[in-house]
Amino acid sequence: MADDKKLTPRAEDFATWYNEIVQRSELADYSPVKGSMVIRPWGYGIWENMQRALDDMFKATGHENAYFPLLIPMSFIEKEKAHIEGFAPELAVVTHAGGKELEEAYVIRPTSETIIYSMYAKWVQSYRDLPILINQWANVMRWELRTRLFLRTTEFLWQEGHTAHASAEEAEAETLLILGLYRKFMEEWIAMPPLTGLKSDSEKFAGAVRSYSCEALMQDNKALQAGTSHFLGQNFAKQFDLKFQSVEGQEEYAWNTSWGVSTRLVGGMVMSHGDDDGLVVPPRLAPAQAVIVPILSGDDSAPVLAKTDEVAARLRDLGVRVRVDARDSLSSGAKYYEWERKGVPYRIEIGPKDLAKGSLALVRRVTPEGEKRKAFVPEDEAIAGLPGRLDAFQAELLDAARRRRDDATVRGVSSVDELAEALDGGAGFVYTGWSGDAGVEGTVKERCKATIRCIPDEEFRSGETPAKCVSGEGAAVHEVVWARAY
RNA sequence: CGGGACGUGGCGCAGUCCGGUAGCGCACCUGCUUUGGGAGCAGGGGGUCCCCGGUUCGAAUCCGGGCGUCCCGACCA
Repeated sequence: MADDKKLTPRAEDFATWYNEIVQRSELADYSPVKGSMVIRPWGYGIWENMQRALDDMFKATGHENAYFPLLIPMSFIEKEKAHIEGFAPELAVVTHAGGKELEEAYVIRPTSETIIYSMYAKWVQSYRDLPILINQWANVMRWELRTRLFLRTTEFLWQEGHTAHASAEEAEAETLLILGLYRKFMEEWIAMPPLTGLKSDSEKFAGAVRSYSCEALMQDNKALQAGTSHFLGQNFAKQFDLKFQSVEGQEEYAWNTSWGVSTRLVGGMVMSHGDDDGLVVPPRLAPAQAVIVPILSGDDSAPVLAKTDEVAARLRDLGVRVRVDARDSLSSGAKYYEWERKGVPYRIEIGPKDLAKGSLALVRRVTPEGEKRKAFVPEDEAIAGLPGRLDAFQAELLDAARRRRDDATVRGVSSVDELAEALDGGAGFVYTGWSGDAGVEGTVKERCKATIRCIPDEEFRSGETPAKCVSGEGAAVHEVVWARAY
């Protein structure tokens, strides 16, 4: 008899564990469309909370939302040389519509730089029209050869910010502002502390001058590129004639940035915090932060249900997102397992014994070190204290993730042999010197299956910059971080 | 796109080698008893065996061709 109640443990097969958790915690399901998934209410609720937090951050820094078309004329995509080279293999193209073949094919957007900057060109005449700080929430499509739920799907949801500025300095500052904002969001909301830094030329966005990224480390010690912010220079402005007249009366091309995070973040959350019992959703992202399970006992369940509703209402007044699970078709134990698998941060049990004692049973999704799983807390204290407990849980998840990342980090590696050994030994992020030669990246990738995740920002660098390139040839120009990646 | 595995009620699987009325566990429905860590008993419903074609009196099973999913790789803002 197959025991399908337990998940495949992470240590046994991380990829299988991930697929099971996504489906069995009802985040998403496979759809009839190859490579595309259905995001179910529990997963979409998490995404909505992510959206809300990010959107607030964008608005607070002067950005506005707008919406541009799904379809982009093929000729637009072809204008920027590096851009088309980067995206051509993964484009889905609409060639027929209205029963006829189209004169010019449309591309289903893989990203919207081209159509957005073509519009900015219409809207900008003067430096007084700048900056333009627009974001859009949208779906995009990239025909990837191999897809994975949330991490790489043919169609995915994201936000893409596109800005235009009068100077390179201002655009660069915008790029870094957003990078920092992404980092803050990942830390404070997903409890997923990323490294930030600059992408090497071979890893940067097709069409960018410089790409910055947030790189998070998953529990299997593989890196996940969780967000990117690109300084586009004048590459797109020149192709789309995005010009303005400066204070001095000169005609100049605008400077652009673009930046995005996607539903991939949900996958990052899963692989940052999930355990062998299921998902663990950080309280700030959880569609339900607490679930109340009334313990029903035949005859007199009415007082228990009344107390359940009362406690739920009091918690909602405190701003806690509460769900009540009063289904009588399942035993309490079955409900516990279900909500644990879905990662609800706190469970509250209310039964006849609690009514008698005036207490509630609190169970945290992850029991703190050295504590009993169930805490019987006087009712008023339990209710008033729950927001604080949720905050503490959120903070502990971040601490644990940061510790895990730092424990898996190896610094001062000085040869490719040593790099391979570290990675084979289970290291996550490995720091070495790098000459800046793209050939070294190719060699290491072949040998170690790892890539340069980024040239880390100053605070992540080692105290002492390595003197030599990891290849053994040439001086190090940068310290870089290597990892096997998703 | 290369290598490997798989495709049988909603889910997990057996049956395939060796062709002969499609099975098991879970889930689901009804009733009763239950309910503080995956409830019990009784009764019941549900399957073009991924698709197309071939062989055969007869195909889940054999043969050919597709399609899909997963894993590894290549590719990948």
